Amino acid sequence: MTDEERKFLDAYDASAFAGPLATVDMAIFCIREDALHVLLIKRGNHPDKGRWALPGGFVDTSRDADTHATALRKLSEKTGVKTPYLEQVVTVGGADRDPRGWALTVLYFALIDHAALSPANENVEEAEWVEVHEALERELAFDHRELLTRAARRLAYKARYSALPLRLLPAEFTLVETQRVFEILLGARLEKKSFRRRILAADIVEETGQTRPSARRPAQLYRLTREIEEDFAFPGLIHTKPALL
Amino acid sequence: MTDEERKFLDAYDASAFAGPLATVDMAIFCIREDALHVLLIKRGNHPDKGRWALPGGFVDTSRDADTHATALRKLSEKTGVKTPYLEQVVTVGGADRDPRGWALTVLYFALIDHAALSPANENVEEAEWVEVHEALERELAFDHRELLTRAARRLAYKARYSALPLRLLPAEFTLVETQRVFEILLGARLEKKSFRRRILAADIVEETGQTRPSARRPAQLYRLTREIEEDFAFPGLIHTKPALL
DNA sequence: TAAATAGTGTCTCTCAGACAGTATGGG
DNA sequence: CCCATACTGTCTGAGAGACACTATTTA
Repeated sequence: MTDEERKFLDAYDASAFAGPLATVDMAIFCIREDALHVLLIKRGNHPDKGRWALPGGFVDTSRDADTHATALRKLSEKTGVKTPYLEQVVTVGGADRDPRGWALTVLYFALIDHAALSPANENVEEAEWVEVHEALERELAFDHRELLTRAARRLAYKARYSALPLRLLPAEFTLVETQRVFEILLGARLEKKSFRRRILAADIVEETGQTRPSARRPAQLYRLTREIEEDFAFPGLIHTKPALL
Repeated sequence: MTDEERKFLDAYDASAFAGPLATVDMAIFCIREDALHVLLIKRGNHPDKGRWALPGGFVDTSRDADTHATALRKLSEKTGVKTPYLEQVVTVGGADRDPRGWALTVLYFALIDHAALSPANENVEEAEWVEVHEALERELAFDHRELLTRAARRLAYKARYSALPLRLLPAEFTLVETQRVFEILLGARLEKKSFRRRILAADIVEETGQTRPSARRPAQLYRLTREIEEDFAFPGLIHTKPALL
């Protein structure tokens, strides 16, 4: 760094500019009761006090190293889950979306295994797992209906060609359960043989050797053989347009 | 709005919070000289004065209705192009990416037809179209190398399953030219028959009836039959992993 | 008519969909 | 042994890759 540059930076006052409000919002998804659910929080403060909203909050420039850290912090506060799948969806910024001023929010979605929820789940705030279609019919705070739509659409879209939905399952799962998760996300029935061929050919799961006890024939349990990354795509598409949204 | 809420908003001072700096950066792509090029600007101010950078700037909360408007404004300033294809790539925010403070940038990429550039192209600032691989070898300002990588990767990825690269072509184009654009983005040769079958089956182009004059057999000109949207995907993938990045 | 590029016919191989069949448990 | 669910065998059709072939222009 040159002296000239140092002098410039010393004289620079970042707070002199009226920048936008910067927040992170999260669509935290899990599967319960054979349906996709999202976590909603009842707002305790103005504006939109009393409305249901996606969990989120201001970027704390003194605590958060980056926006990903903000999202992880929010998620941990609300659910106790530390290692979810976390993916940035979109950033929405504009003058009209928050009465406090020009507001910019970075939207993430998180996928968690419902069973992994810690007791910290039941917070001081009123929180509720809501089936996604029902959530979209509520009068959500700000533009959160649009945000939730974007997040759910992204997730549904990815179910067509990626292994992402596996992150909604517990560490050990059966292929029938896996198929059901994909069907929920896609809003369509899938053909069993094709589904199993595809997922086994993708070489991302392996048998544990254990079976899930059942009143009928017990199903083989599988586990992941590697982490599912954001860009992991299967060969082949499921030729179903997601019905969701 | 309730009286209570109005009172809350009147008392609210958005500038009381030290929020992050909010900027928009753009990777503006076009095809020239049989290669993908990106527009770089030489920074005239500190920090990183003199370094090449992606065009961008602060969100102006008094002028820009939303981030999309910021991006369009920047694009118009730099290239004179008003109706590009514009897509948000990612938002990167963190404490260490800008010496002025915690900085958050929304990254967009734009696709333009090189021929559509207005004379306003040659601005007061020093600007240059740089071949993408060469740009990635330069010492770019801030974390712009990472940003450019993200934008180029997104574009290359989409070339596998979407019609997006058509937005790099002029209003009338031949199928051979189209194929070449895909090949540049994918970094691989494509099989002519398969490519033509796919793009014709997608029902997004139609013959104009004109041909492109040539010293050899003239090629049929085509035009788009509809706008290419962000989520428009073909049936079938090109089973080539993009070599680019 | 040669050269060069535009564009086509057609075989093959892969893989998703369909669906009937087999396997394995509990009552 | 019956039922329900897990899982497999195998046919078929659609579509991508390969590549040789034809078409159309100028020099």
